[in-house]
Amino acid sequence: MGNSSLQIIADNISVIASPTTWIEGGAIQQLQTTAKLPGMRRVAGMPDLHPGRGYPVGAAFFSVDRFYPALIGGDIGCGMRLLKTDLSTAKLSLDKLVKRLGNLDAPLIDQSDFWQERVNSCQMQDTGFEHSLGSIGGGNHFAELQQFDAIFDQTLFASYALDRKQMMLLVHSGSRGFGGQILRQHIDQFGHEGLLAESASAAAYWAQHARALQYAQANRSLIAERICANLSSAAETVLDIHHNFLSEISINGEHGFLHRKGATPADPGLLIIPGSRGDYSYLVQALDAELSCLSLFSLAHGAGRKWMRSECEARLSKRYTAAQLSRTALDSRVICHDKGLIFEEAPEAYKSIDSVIFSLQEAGLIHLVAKLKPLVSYKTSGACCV
DNA sequence: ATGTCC
Repeated sequence: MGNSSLQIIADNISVIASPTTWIEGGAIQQLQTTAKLPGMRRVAGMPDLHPGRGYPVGAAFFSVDRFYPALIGGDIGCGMRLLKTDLSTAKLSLDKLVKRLGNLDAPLIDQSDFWQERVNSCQMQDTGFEHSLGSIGGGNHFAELQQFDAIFDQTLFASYALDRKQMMLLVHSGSRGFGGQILRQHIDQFGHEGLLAESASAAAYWAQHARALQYAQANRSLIAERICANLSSAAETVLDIHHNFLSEISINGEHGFLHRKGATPADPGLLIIPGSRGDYSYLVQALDAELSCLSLFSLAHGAGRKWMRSECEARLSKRYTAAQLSRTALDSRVICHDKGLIFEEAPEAYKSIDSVIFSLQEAGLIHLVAKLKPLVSYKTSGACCV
């Protein structure tokens, strides 16, 4: 009964992390600050917890009477989409794969009549952000081709119709500028006070939030379609799951609002928790644990940052050139022609995914299905250098 | 994170 991965910080603050998982003090501080917001009942840090802009990332927050759009952040609907391609990993050339991937940065809507029709079919004209649909964005967003490295539960693996030799595609993106605009307009009007659940402004936020979730999912879908077209591959979607979103929930008979910011919902079915570009990704199932109330029915959404973006280049540029960082310890390729970003997203800047997965496992929150290894991680072909 | 804040 692994409760050494359950840290009780206060009676309403818990963190799921083994003693060996790196949790920055500033993140705990942000968790404590957030726990004091009016109506806040419970906050839970995941093992990938790290400091964010004002509020922590890798956490879930349960409030009553009111909710806080700022806790969801600007990238409303950010999440993971995993697909199985029809490409075999048996005899693959990474060079060829990189070449075939091509450039995914330009607005998809401008690529051809076909793509314009595909983008239009998402019915996002009214958002004013149609031109961002089908491109990945910046920060920690990526698209990654992966291959299975280990299967932990053959029966479950087979039950999801997965094939050990099939190349997988993981897309991590969100609502881009559209969600950012929603948050910005909200903050301009209401600041950080949150919205009373019954108010008209709360209803307006719910409508915008729902639209941003649709946009984010459409974006991941188009990115995947674009990549598969470049690779001449068919693809089948295995999962598409948001990790930044608001939902209504009752906990211990009390109705309220569950904010997830970088927290994967511990729902039934297959889930993916990816490591950094130089690390593995884990396919897992959530376990229906007694602890679920303390973890707010959530899991980690990735490895979690260890270093601030602003310190990465200074810490790494003495050890590595940008060109060296375009290969990883797992022999995968990194397509990131943005010198700042290639340092910011270096594997060294992230926690070890094994420590995150171990924490969730020891807390009894997950069951492992399989492990994937990166082949090609795509960030951006644009910008400069390398 | 971001057609990247003034």
